[in-house]
Amino acid sequence: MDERDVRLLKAISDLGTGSPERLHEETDIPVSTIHYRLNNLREAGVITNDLYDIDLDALGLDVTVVVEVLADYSGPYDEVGEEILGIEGVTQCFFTMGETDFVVVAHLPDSDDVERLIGEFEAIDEVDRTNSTFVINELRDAQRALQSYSLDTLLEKLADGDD
Amino acid sequence: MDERDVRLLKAISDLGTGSPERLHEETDIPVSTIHYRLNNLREAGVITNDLYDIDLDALGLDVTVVVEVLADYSGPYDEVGEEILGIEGVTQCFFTMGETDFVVVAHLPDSDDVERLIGEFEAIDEVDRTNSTFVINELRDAQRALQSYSLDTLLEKLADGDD
DNA sequence: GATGAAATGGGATTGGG
DNA sequence: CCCAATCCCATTTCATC
Repeated sequence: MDERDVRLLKAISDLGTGSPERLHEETDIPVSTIHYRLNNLREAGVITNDLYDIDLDALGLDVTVVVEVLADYSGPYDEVGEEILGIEGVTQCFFTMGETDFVVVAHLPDSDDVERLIGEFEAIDEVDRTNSTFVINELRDAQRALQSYSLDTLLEKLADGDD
Repeated sequence: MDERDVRLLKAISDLGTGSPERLHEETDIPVSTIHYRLNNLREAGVITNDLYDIDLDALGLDVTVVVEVLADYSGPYDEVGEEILGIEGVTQCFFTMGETDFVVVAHLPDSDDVERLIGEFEAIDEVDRTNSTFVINELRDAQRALQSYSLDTLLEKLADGDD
């Protein structure tokens, strides 16, 4: 895992494409080298399929934290939401009902980084309190959510015989 | 959104590929029809990019719930974990430290379905209690987590100048 | 190991029925 | 909606650095 690998994976995430040509445009890495690198990343288990799902564990973002955020906002919630989304490592953010205002999932490079994360949360004016939970094991990640449903259920719930 | 659309999206999720040919093998839908359908789904905003990220909201799985699960397990936690993963709609499952044992994120077709979900949780022997939170708005979903990081941070944290 | 050039073949894409 | 023709681009190979 060197600089070029990281650039490549970041470009895939940013562009939302796996096209070697487009990745070349973005990264200036020669097309044949992109092939070469991608093959290695596949063998290393970092990239898992045609859709370039990235295994964050294998990548090195192997610390996962769930953070409940309690905020006191006078304006619209999106403003606080925007600030939260600006924090590095925040991979998901839910605005929720009930006592907690936001539930956040973050993927971090190491446990030391949790400190930085929480610090950034608390630095937001509207944030009153946070409540962090370490994840011991991510039994299922969010990739391709439809897998959790049987075809029958999906058909029953989503198909309406018309487009 | 009819049966074929659903089959197609399910096949994409299951196979982890967007290749029209492989999707044809799986679904028996003619290759050119797959194109036709995929284009429509793109225009409808259900499919968003080359990597076939699916917008669950646009699809109709527009109810999101975060469930904390407290369990009392004598055996290994994976056994309870497996049972949880078997429940339809569970898109993420974290085994966590602290009071709560599992944090689950589920995407459901409607709010009525929450009842079914919670019921299935409580039907698991080892599950003592659940604590559900409705999501009002999913400010960021989990797709392509690297986007949340700047290139600089990723390079600093993950690149080690060597493969 | 990385990269450029060059060839190929497979499959994505499109237009017409 | 789908067949069949088209064409593009991903992929591979090989030589060179």
